[in-house]
Amino acid sequence: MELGARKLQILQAIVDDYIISAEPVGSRTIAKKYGIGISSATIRNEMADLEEMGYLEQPHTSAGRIPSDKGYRLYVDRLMKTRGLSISEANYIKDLYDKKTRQIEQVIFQTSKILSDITDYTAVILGPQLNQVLVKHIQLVPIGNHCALLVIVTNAGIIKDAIVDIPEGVNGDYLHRISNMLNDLFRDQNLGGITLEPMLKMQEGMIQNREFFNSLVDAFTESIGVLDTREVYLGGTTNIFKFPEYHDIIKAKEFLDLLEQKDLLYDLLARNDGKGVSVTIGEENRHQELRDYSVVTATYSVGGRTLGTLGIIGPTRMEYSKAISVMDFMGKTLSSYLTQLFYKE
Amino acid sequence: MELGARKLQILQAIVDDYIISAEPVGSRTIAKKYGIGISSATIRNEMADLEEMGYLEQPHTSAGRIPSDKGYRLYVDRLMKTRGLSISEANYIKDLYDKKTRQIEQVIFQTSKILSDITDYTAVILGPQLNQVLVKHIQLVPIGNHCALLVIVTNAGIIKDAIVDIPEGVNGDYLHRISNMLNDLFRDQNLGGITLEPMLKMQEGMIQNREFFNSLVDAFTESIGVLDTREVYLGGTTNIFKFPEYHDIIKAKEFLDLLEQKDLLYDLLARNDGKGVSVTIGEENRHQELRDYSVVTATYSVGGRTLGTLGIIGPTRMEYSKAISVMDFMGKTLSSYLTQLFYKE
DNA sequence: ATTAGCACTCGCTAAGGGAGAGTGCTAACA
DNA sequence: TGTTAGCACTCTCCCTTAGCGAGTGCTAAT
Repeated sequence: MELGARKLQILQAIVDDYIISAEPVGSRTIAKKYGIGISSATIRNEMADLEEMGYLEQPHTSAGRIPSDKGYRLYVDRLMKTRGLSISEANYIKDLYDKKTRQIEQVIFQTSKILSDITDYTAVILGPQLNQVLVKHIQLVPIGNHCALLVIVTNAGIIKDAIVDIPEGVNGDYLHRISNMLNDLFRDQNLGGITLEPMLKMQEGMIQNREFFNSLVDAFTESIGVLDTREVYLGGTTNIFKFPEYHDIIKAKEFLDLLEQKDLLYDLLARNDGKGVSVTIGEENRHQELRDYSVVTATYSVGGRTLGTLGIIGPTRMEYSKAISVMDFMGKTLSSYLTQLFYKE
Repeated sequence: MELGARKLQILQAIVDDYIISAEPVGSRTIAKKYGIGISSATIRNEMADLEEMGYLEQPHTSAGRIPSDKGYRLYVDRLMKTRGLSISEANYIKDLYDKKTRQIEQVIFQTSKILSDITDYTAVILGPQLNQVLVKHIQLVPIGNHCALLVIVTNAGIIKDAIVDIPEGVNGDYLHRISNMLNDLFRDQNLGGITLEPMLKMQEGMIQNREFFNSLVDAFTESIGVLDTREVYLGGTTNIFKFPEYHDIIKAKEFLDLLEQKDLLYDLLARNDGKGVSVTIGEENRHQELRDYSVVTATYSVGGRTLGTLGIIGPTRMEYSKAISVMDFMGKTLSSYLTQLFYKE
């Protein structure tokens, strides 16, 4: 069957209407509100065709139609009117970034808040990709009678720390020397490529303070491990309550449980290839748990290198046009903010 | 009116039953299940008395009774059978702590998970009290062409970092010198007592690199500010769905929104005076928003000094006995774990 | 003082019965 | 041949009604 211009027009009207109303759309509504100059009977015929072709669905016999995932896909790819951000929206975002936070974590956290505020969906952000990150400094800082903090600083502005036990007879100078050795071993190394071997070799050479070294190796391993785990930041987790289709307690709980599965979210976000905004609709999602939601992602980068991913999750009945504009804008804004932070001109 | 032994016995039975069933308790139920050897008619009379005295409430004329907040209070103070933790529960907790995490943040986060898992309520933990915390080390670590990371390490094992812009012509040696000056100024100072003054004085002395100093002062202020804000950790936020009285979407959303108000939670937790487990029931809460919930808190400490607070929030129909036992045990376990971490014997 | 008996209240649930929205089909029309 | 008006039909939603069950409070007997 042909997918003529009129059919497209009708599909567009249905999706537009359903996105706003969350109610099945009937032929009369289309005829009245979106006057295309044809009668509701004709529209009914076209709608039956569109359903047969898989673009529409009918919740029950005597209800209007709702778009199928395939319908949304067509809408996103060909029908949707792309709208840029309004000036006020763009200004709202820029104003918030003007607070000049200097802590990466804060910046990302704040971004998730902005995203969820503007879109009304739930924001999910994947923190900086750490296996492309270099160790810049390692130091043991004594903080109490018998313990020190192992501090590892990377060029992504991420720090991790762990507590190291210090036995009797180890003084500050000694810690300083060890710190220097660690620096010599690991500075400017890629985090992903770091192995424990040089450290174990160093440990062998040390006959005294074996206990201390064990503790140090543990702390080091743990820190590197944690650095390798990318953080997932969430914003607007309760936004889902704004949509009538999730007023059902079971569905709401399902969604909130979904957000607790960090590895799933990670997987979801890590899939963006860094080439612009990506939209995944309902069944298109790999994960069964996500088959009722749509996801829009974009990436952010520093100095041209992709570092992480922004995403929003909402019902398949999503305001794709707005979502895509916002994601595009936010990805670019965050990138330029971070770039500026790191390479101040 | 007298509050005789039999009335107490009946009140106890009602609270016990209601905590489990979440259904108003009738006189027949008491007579049957909690055979006290008196008839339901007598129990009805006693129940009417208890209601008049304010210990019970009746949702509607022909329903059973439910405990009032005053009733719960009496139950907690005088009636409840205190039960210690079961061996398996205690072992479960100990096993999890045996993983020996060396990162304070991780330890606290994990504690919140354990608390919410065991109790089925929502766990809220207030991070270490930082204004009693000393600065142990400050350093500027260069991490890129034109930026460095300002790293502040404290004896509580907390680190904060912020990015500092570096203008042309400032080299590593210079940063090193500045780091040393900062250390001389602030090392071993109490975080709460730190002012910017010495730093501004230092800034005055510097004629060159004014821009760099502005950036540094900003970063410093921001870091100290963030360090002063105590983190609130949450665990089991969706546990509330387990209780039938919160199957109502409005109430569920109300609760989840409550958890987003960090300052309220902070206030709630900061109120524990450090002398054991504290129970606040419904209306007893200062905050209007909390009047439908009960809160049980305990503190944790390192080397005898109280550092922070653990809490759980749940319906007033809470398993107080279990909750109190668990909180008591967790407070002590966390304290001893942290103490051991800091002062390894 | 306690208890059996009983009338009464109230919430819950299921059943019935429009009202309304929307469809699909048929027949007339341009 | 494509379009449209008309109409019977379907299905959901909501309101009302009725009956059931749990539980109470009162009264009178023990």
